[in-house]
Amino acid sequence: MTIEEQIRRNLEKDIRSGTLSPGDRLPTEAEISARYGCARATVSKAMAALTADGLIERRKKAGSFVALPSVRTAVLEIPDIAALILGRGLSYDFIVQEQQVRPWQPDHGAEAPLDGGNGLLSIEGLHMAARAPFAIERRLISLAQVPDAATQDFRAISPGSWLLQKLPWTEARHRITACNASAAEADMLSLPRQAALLSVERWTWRSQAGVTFVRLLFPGNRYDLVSAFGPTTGKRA
Amino acid sequence: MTIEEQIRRNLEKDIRSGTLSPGDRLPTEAEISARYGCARATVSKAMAALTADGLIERRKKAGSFVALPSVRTAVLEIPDIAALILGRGLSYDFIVQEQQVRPWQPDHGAEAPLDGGNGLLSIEGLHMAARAPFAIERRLISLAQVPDAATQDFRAISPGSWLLQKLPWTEARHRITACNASAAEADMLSLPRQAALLSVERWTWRSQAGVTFVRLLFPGNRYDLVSAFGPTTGKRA
DNA sequence: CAGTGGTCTAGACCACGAA
DNA sequence: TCGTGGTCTAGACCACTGG
Repeated sequence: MTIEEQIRRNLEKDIRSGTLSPGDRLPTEAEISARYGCARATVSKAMAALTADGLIERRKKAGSFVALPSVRTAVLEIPDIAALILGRGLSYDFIVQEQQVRPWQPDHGAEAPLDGGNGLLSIEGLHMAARAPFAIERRLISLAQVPDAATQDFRAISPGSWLLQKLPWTEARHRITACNASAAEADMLSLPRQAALLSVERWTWRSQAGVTFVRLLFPGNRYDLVSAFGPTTGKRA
Repeated sequence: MTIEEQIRRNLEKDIRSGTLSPGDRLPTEAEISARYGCARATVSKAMAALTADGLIERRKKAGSFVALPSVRTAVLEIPDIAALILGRGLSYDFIVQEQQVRPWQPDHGAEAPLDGGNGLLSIEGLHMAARAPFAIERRLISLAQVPDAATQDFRAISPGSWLLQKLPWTEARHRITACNASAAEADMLSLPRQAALLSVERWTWRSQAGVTFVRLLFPGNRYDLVSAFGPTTGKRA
C-alpha cells in the first residue's frame, strides 16, 4: 500500500462513514504531510484523486472541504449487443430487414445532427439470441464520416459491432425511455400487443461530427441496465 | 495551459481522432519529457490521467499503449425528484399513501440485503409535479441504519430528499427496466391501462450495510434519462 | 538483464483569494 | 497580505516484466 493510497483511503473512510460531514474542513496539505512523514507532493496527489472523485472541494487560501453531493450519477455499462449475447453463451445473429441510402433529412437533427454530406445509410434489423428475437435496431450512419458503411455486409456483423471496431474512440449521448410496442414491433419481438419496451437511443460522434444515431428497442422485462456507482458532484466525466 | 495539460490533450487528440489506433505504442515518459523539455514527473501525471480515463494502458518494461475500448459506459445523472421538478419551475408535492413498519422479510434480499435488525419502514407514495402525478415510489428503509426515519413526517419532504441530506455519502446500484402499468398504477398516474412505465430500482448502502431500496415508476414517455459520456475500459468508477 | 513505469523527495515559484 | 493549493523540478530508488 503506497503512502498516497493510505492517505486517500483514510480520508475517504471518514467522509463516507459520516465522521466528516459535507462542508467540514480537512487538514492542510502541510499538516497531513507532517502527520504521515511524507512529502507534500504525495499528499497533493492523494487529495487530487479525491477531488477528481468528487469527494472534496478545494479552494486556495481557504483549504479543502468535504463536498456536498449534488447530483447522483450512475455509470451504466452499455455493452455491444453481440458481445452481450455471445457472453451469455447464446448464438447471435443480426437480421437486416431494410438497408438503403437516403438523403439527409432534419430527422433527429435537433439533438445531435449527423454529418449528412454524402447521404445517410439507413438500417433496420433484428438482433437474435439463440434464434429468438432479442432487440430491434434502427440506425442511421453518416456516409460522409464512414464511407465504407455503404458496401459493408451487415449480415456478417451487426452495425454496432462493425462501427465499434471501425471507429474505436467516439463519444455518445444516450436517452432511455419506455414505450408501448406498436403492432409491428410486437410481432417482430414475439411479444403481446402494447408490451412495454425499453428504448435506448444513442447519438454518436467523433471530433464534433455526428457519426451515427441508433434506437434500440428491448423487451422491457428481458433486458436490464444495471449500474454500480456512487454520488458525485459531477466533476469528472 | 499547464505543461501536463498540453501533453494530455495532444495525446488524447491523437487517440480520439484515430491518428493513434488501439494497440499502438506511445512514446516513453523519457522521450516525451525530452520533447517538451519538462521533468518526467510531469509527463507521468499526464499519462496517469489518461490511464484513469481509460484511454491508455501501461505495462512496465513494455510501455504505454492505446487502450482497446471494451465496454461503453454512460454516466446517467439520477437527480433527486423533488429537485428535478422544482428546477423545472413546477410545484412539487409528495403524497404518502402508505407508511408502516414491517419486520424484515427476504424480499429483495438477493440483490442487496437491507439491514433489517430493527425492522423496515415501508413507504408508498406519489411524486406530484404541478399537482399532477409524476412518479410512483415504493421504498423500504432500514430502521437499524436510519432510526430517525420512524418518526419523520414524509409529507413535508420526500423520503429520497430526506435520506439524501441525512446520509450524504452513500453508494447505490441501479436497475432500469420497462414494464406495463398495472390497473392500479395506471390509475395513480392517470395513464391508460397497460401504459409503458420506466422502472428505476435503486439499492443504497453505506459502509457495507444496506440502507434503503426504492422502486420508482415513471410514465415512460415523460421522463428521460439522459447521459453524456464516452467509451472507457471501465477503469475508473 | 535492463528498460519501463510507479512512487517518492525536498525543494521551489506562482496564482489565487480570504482576511 | 500571506496562507493555501497548483504546478514543476531534478533527482532517486524500486518493482515489475519483456526480451
